[in-house]
Amino acid sequence: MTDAVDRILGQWHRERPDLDVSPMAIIGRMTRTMNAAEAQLAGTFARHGLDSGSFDVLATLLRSGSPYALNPAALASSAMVTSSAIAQRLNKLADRGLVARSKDPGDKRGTVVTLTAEGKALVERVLPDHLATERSLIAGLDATEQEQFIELLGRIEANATNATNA
Amino acid sequence: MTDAVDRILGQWHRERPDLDVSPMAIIGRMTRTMNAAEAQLAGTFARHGLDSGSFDVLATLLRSGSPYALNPAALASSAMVTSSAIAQRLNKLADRGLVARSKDPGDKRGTVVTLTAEGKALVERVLPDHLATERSLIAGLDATEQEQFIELLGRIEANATNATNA
DNA sequence: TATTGTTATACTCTATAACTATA
DNA sequence: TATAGTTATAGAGTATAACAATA
Repeated sequence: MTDAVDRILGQWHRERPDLDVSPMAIIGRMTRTMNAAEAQLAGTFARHGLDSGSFDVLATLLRSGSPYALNPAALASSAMVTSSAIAQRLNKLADRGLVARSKDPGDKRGTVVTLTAEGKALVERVLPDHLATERSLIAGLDATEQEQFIELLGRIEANATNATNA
Repeated sequence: MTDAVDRILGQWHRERPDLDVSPMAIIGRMTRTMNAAEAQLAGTFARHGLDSGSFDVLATLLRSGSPYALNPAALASSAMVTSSAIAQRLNKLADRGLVARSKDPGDKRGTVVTLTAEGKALVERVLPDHLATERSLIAGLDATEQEQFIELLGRIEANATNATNA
């Protein structure tokens, strides 16, 4: 069975038989799989009026536990984006009444971001749907295969993070 | 050994023991791995003055074989973006003299996009570096593991593409 | 002076829709 | 009328840098 990646590899093999393009088989399929998976996840968020960045902030607050309060720096670190990106996500969420900002009593430079009742209710509604979408994506793998997949993924991540080719 | 995803799962387990958040272990790590891998790939392109969209166009033309000529519709289909997105990628590449547009003699509505000598030389310079980066990413997997990984990836992609939860 | 956070600004990438030319 | 392609416009998301308030 051939797919689009196989056809691309075939083209390379014909044009550049001198090159070993086998790494493209993996990286190309990872890219395609992630794109398709992200589209599914985004669809779930959209059905609840959210995007993945907004959901990420709400979910980070929820899983931090009562009183569902974190500062922007913690949210930025968790999301691996700049504090500016978080500030603008928070603006959108605050406009919709899903989070509230208040002064940190301990350090008046600081801000405390809190999940409002409405924001908590929304993220609690989205969460089961989101998990169902994720579950449907990996439904083709049994428990052993999931372990295997995580293990192999971890080795790729290690190489991607160690920046051995930076 | 625990990583950021393990810590997130631990938070969910404490806050919402009623939910099975195990799918996050896979999807979360896939997302993180792809982000890190894409940063590596982007770094290689940037060292040659390119971004991934521009490289994709040049590489698609190169692997199509001599005379390295395709129309915008074929490029859009290969890249899975709109013809408008391709037109703007082509504007940038044409401004730099890496591709040239000409009228299709057979259908004067059509455009033929050709790799210039300069564009061909550039993509031929980038290609080995790009492959080296990809190879370094999967260096932790032997041939059998690479096959396994592709197989498991394929099952996820099938579920993501069949849109069973659209 | 250093730090926390926000905003002002700009950049990249993309899609939708309007438009041109040809079939 | 339909099709190929481009451009005009707008939107999303982000980062860099300037700024305000506090430590």
